[in-house]
Amino acid sequence: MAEFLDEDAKQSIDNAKDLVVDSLAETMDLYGVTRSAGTLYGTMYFEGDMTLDEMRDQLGMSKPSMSTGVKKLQDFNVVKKTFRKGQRKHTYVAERDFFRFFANFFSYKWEREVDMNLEAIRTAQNQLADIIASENLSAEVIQEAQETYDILEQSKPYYYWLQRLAAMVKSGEIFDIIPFYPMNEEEDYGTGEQR
Amino acid sequence: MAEFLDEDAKQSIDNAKDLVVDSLAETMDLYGVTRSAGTLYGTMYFEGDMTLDEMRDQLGMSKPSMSTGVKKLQDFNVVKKTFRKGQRKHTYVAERDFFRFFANFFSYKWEREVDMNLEAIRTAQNQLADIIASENLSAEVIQEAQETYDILEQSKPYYYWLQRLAAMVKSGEIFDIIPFYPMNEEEDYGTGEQR
DNA sequence: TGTTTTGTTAAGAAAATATTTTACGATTTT
DNA sequence: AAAATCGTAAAATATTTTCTTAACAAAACA
Repeated sequence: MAEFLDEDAKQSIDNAKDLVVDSLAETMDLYGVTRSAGTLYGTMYFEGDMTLDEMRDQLGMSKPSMSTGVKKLQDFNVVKKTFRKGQRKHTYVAERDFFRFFANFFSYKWEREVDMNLEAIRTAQNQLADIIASENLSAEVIQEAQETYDILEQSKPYYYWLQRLAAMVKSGEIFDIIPFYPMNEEEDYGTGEQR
Repeated sequence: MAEFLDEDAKQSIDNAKDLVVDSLAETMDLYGVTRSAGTLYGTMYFEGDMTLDEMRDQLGMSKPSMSTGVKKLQDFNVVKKTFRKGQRKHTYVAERDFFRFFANFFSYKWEREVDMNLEAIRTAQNQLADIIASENLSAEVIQEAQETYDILEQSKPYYYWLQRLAAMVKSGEIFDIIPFYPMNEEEDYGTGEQR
């Protein structure tokens, strides 16, 4: 009888975990990470180091899916390869500290945003500058080119700002400025180091 | 001949815009917004107020697509309905200030993340607490429940932190702390108000 | 070095998502 | 009040993405 209760309890624990795993997956879905990659992350979050085969068993999916899923998670630095003693299979571990998850994930995305858009703006502005400098064009057309050029120019401060934010988040400096716990006048949690 | 040059230039201007629109769309894709919604936003960014029909003409897509696209963008507060004098059709305008775009977009997402996950954690912890409190269960099972409970408990500070960050971003307070332009010792750009 | 095992690539199948067409209800104009 | 126009829902279609099966390449072991 006791074994039966134990089994029930184990199922209930798994159910509780699944609830959170699903929620984590939905969260990541919110940020453009596929649900299955999110589920994989959530599973690794609870299980700790895992091999691809263990993931496959746990999630009931194919091994290539696990491989690509892990790769995707590695791309934005929330999963890392680990070494398990005398283990032939590779093992992987998920970032368990959500502060670091946040820092890795968003600094990666924001850096990409900045690079991508500044590059597009640079190219577009060059094209527009040619038009603006050109003779033999109607004032109307030149004005439109100039207006477009200016709109792009005005957006630059945002990207420079985002660049600095990304750097502060990546380095952990943001956690000095906005500490883990609300600050009192008396106390000061900022330490300069990342958790 | 001059008209021909003008036409060329106009095309070149459109091409320059498209370059940036595509980049904006790719950026939004990065954050889980579909490419077509991103393209729609980018188009509105350059064009200003638009009706659904104007969007349809500009993008060569169906009207219902525009309708759902606009709705999606409204969901995270980067497009708003506007009123154009004596205009029967509804008009919509995209948020042109990227600082505000950032603030609206991420505060929305982060708030959702916090609410969703704290709710899941609450439910899961209740379930686990029942097991921990229960008699007639093996020490092993109770310990696993306790460990899971603790993992969840430890994640809470992150969500509280994210909640505060979201509030600071939403209110614009973040721009006092991390100003639009890098700060010198002499100068202080923080004003307490949102741009 | 040959054998086994592991991780990844490629191609095809399945599922999910986006898009359009059609139809309807609501609002505005005449 | 009737007619026209607009926005959105529902259903059907098309497209994209995801996932799996099967084959391959690389690494570890004997």
